[in-house]
Amino acid sequence: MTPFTENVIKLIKQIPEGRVMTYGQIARLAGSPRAARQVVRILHSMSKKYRLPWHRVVNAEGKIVIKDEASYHEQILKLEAEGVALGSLNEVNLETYRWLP
DNA sequence: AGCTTGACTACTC
DNA sequence: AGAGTAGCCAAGC
Repeated sequence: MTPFTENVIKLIKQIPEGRVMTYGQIARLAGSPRAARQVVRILHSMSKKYRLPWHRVVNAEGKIVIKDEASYHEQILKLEAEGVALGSLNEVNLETYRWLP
């Protein structure tokens, strides 16, 4: 476990309902601006143990780039359930929903 | 101990 | 504008 990992987990747990963050943003705040991919990996693997709101994390465009379709749709449903309006292409308006700590 | 792998990003064709 | 590519760094094997 690295400090970076802990920071990532902390940040993600702090995301309130109805808001989202980008992978890059989390990586930057966690101390490694270029570690977006690790954020993803950590988020995904740790969500099982720590129950992290992984669905509130999207890519830099506000879209969901996830590979697994099941999880992809699950994320969309959860976001909508929290009041996040998705575009016709299932994209989030970051100007509106991006959460700044 | 070393190599592969990404729920990404930014830059270039 | 859309597609290809290289860089990134920790986790998993």
